[in-house]
Order: sequence, then C-alpha cells, then structure tokens
Amino acid sequence: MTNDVPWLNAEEDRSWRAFVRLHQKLFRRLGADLETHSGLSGADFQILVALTDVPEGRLRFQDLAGAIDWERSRLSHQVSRMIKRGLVAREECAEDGRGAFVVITPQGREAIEAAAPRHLVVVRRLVIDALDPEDLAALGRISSRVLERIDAEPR
Amino acid sequence: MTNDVPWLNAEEDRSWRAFVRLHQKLFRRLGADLETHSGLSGADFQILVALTDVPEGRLRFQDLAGAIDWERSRLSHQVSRMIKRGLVAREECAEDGRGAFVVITPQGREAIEAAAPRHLVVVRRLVIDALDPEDLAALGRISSRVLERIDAEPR
DNA sequence: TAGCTGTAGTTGATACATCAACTATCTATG
DNA sequence: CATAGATAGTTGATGTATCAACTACAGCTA
Repeated sequence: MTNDVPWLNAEEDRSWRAFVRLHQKLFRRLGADLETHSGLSGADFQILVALTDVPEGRLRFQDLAGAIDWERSRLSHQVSRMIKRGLVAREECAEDGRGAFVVITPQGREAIEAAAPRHLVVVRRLVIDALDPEDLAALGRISSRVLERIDAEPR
Repeated sequence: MTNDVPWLNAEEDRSWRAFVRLHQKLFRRLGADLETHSGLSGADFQILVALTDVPEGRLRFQDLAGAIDWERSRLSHQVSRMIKRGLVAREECAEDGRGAFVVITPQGREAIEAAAPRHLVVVRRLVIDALDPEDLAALGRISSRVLERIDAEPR
C-alpha cells in the first residue's frame, strides 16, 4: 500500500461536494413533498411503484426486495407498517410454505395513482427540465458506471 | 388517467432510475464502509469534518447546522449522541445565553483522522476514478444546477 | 422596566434503516 | 425417511430523520 493519502484536488473536491449535497437535498425534498401532498413516504412510494409495475400487483417478498434492492429485514418492517395503513396486504404462498406475497390493495392503488402525477411534476421541475438532454443522458451514464463499480465490489 | 401527466420518456426514465439507484446504493455503501472500518456513521463523519474545517474545531450550533445544511433538531439529537461517545463536547456561549458551541474532542479528532483516508480511498475507487475528468466535471455541474433549482423553490 | 416578539437550542413522538438472532419450511443426501 | 444445511421471512434493539411543541434568553418598544 502506498503512504499517499489520496486527497481530492480542488476540482474533484468541488464536484464531489456538490454531488453529496445534491444527494442530501434532492431526496429530502422529494420525500417531504410526497409526504406533504399524498401522505406517502418515499419508502411507501417505492414499494407501491414496484407492485404496480407487475400485472397482478403482487410479488413475493424476495422478488420485491430484489426489484428495489432492499434487505429483507427492511422490507419486512416496511410492509408491516404499510399493512397497518391498508396500503398493501400479505398473502400466504401455496407453493412455498416459508414464502409470502405482498399485494397492493385498492386503497394502495388509489394512493399511488393520486401521488405519482404530482411527484413526476416535481421530478421534472427540479431535475429533468433543469438539465439539457445531454446532461441528463450524462447523468444516467455516470450513474450506471458508478453502480457497476459498486456491484463489482463484493462488500 | 389523464393525458396531461408529464410521464418521462424512455430515455429520461432510464437516466432517472439509474440516478435514484445510485443515490440509494452509493451512500448506503459509503456509510456501511465507514461504520465497519472506523465505527463512525455518515452523520458522525459529516459533523467531524465540518468541525475540523474550522481552526478552533468549534462552532455554534447554528453555524454548524448552516455548514452542513441540517435542521436544528436533527443536529441537536446527533450531537447528544456524539457527546455520549466522547466525540464532541458542548460549551456554553458567553455572548449569547441561549447559544452553545460544539467542540471536537481529542478523541473525535483521532477518530476522524483515522477514518478520513480510508473513506477517501473508497470515494476515489467507486466514483472519482470510475469517471473520466469530463464526466466528473459534468457531475459537479449537474449537481450545482439542480441544487440551484431546489434552493430557488421556497418549499 | 414590563411586555412582546423573535431566535437558539431541546425534547418527545413517530417513522425509517440496519444488524443480529430467531422460527419455520424446504431440499439434498445418506 | 431422517436429518443437516440452506432459504424465506420475522423480530427486537439501536441509531438516525423529521415534526411539532416546548424552554429560555435576547432585543425591541412602549
């Protein structure tokens, strides 16, 4: 190993700090807006989107977890809270006695359908329309590249 | 469903989803790595960095909150936890009886000095060195532009 | 100087994230 | 078929984030 501490140079540091700050503020804002106007948290929203993405509105815990890249425990806790509020329901799994399905309820559908349009308006206003198409494409490319690196490291 | 909902087109959607995923995975990973190798959370790290950024290692709550863009309440809770672990201390403020300072302790300095180099290695490996300089610059530019939009909206 | 208004920071409640330990069921292998 | 090991999901503990309500002090104005 080298003795060098790999400090960032001025330009790298500027970019990195701006990005960190963006990370913090943007998703805080999006979550707060969602909560305020639709009573859904960012977590609720993610789950409901994943469920409406499949025809039945119904996924095994493991598949749902895979779709949104969450830990099992996190999903289990979150789903419990959402069941209490009637947004989703739990269904036993006939083929595998250990397994279970999460199903979106009519009330959950209503909630996501009410929340999504406004959420998209905000995403557009703050991000999509703030960037010219090349920058948006660059953001996608950059994100994918970093994600590859992350996934390449076992952890 | 109305037609005037501003859905994202395929390309926008790809970019946006990649970015959201990056947001979730990158900072989860950075936080976990920090926690594992230095016993500091991302929150601890941010506070300690802000404190070492000033000569005295000492800031009023309000200035610290401003520097890292946190709510007062969040900072208050976080500092309480850090005091318990000896990373920072609270000092009364002579000029303003309502105010207080947060000061980094020798133990806090030790912790941040131990944590920072490794943290930077990971940031470099996952992000800085994963991107060519133009993309990194683009990321900084993009971040700043979106941040401007966020700050322009009162909330 | 009494009272009003604003500011600094705290506190308690609730939701969320993460970890480790746990239960129940499945599957493979003898 | 017995059982060991793997897999699906749950649970409790702890730390973190956010909101609203609160205390205490500051500074202004009458």
